[in-house]
Amino acid sequence: MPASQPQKKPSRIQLRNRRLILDAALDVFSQHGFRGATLDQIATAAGLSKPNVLYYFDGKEDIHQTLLTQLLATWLDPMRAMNPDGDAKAEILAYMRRKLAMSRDYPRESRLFANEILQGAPRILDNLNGELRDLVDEKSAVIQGWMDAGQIAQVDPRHLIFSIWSLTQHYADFDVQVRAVLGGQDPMPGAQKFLDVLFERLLTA
Amino acid sequence: MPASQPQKKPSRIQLRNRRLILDAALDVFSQHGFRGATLDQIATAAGLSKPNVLYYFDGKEDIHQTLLTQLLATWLDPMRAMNPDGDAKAEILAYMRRKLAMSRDYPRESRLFANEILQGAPRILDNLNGELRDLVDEKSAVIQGWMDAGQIAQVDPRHLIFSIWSLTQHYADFDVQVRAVLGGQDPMPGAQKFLDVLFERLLTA
DNA sequence: CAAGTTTTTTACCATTTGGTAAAGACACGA
DNA sequence: TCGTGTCTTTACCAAATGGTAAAAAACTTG
Repeated sequence: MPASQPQKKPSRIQLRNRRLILDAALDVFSQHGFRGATLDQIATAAGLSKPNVLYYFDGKEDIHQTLLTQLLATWLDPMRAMNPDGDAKAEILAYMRRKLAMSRDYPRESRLFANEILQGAPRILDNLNGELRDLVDEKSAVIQGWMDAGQIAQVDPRHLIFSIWSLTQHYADFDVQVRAVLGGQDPMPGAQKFLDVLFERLLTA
Repeated sequence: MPASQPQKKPSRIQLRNRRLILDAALDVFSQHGFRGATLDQIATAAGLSKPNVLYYFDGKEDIHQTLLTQLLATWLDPMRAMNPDGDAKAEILAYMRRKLAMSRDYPRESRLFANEILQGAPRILDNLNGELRDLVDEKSAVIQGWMDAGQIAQVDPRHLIFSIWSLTQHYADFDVQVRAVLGGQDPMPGAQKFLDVLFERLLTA
């Protein structure tokens, strides 16, 4: 009996169906939020029956938690990858580009996260107050060091980080609006160029 | 029989209760999205019984639509207020400041809007493709004019507008996260200063 | 204050939703 | 091929949810 019980070796079927379910759930949760999503929607999207979905997960909450945990495991990687010993401007620009690439390649994950935050982050508040805050503190110190060394212009490091988050995630979270304004054309090339210029100018002392 | 039927004069009670309901609904919808919100929640938050709420509105959809319509009526005002004959940098900075003030003073409205967009904007797509796009087109032309006249540095006007939206709304929509990172202190003073610097540098030729 | 109107409550109802029990179908190694 | 464990389906259920009908209460106005 699976359903998230730790087992020796997940079978091929288990692997496939758990992946199908999580993929379908990512669609549904990222579009409707936790409370707006239904198990029936997820099951249908996964091509399985509802009881069959519940054979693989302990419930709606379990599916959502699994997605969120998976996401949090990698969500901060682009920030962690900033190298304190690297060139300040290059490091920050590279971080921004990685975040923008994530918005392009994983928009559903971005929206899942956005939904969770919008709803007050009930399931990841500890994470925000712990891991996230610590990491931002650490990287803010690094950035402040770069500024004090005169490598880049002075700005509040934390708000600088907020600006990277908001500017890049906007292209995933507000995709419909962006495309409406641009008349359906691909926003990414323009976004890439614009954000390069923006941070270049912002950070040039 | 009220319930959104056009009438001569809404009574004092009607005025009060419709306002109570809309205020409560704004709380609930902005936190849970349309599908995640329940009439019971709204009724309880408004201090009324569920049937009583349905005496004043034709249903959940009606309440939501009313809120959205009210919001859209003023949402774009800060952008409309940009004066083509004014000083370019001052006009854009003022627009940004008005948007930031809206995030500070009306965070629930911002989140209601964010929820709607995140969910694919099912109820306001026409508005995005019509009114919004037209207005952005118009203002983009104005901004492009300013750039061509050498008043401000060259950037893509539409992405410039996106950047104003994302940077300011972030402080409303991602408030929990921002406060977690800042350790609970008020984000707005720092945000104000940071965004002033950012757009100053971005627009300086 | 009485008649008529507006507002609120009580008592429902049908549908949806998250979830369960148990029987069947299936896969696979001995 | 048989049996054992894995997977899927069928048939449910209780609670929640959006909504209604109609009576009761409250308010307004002549």
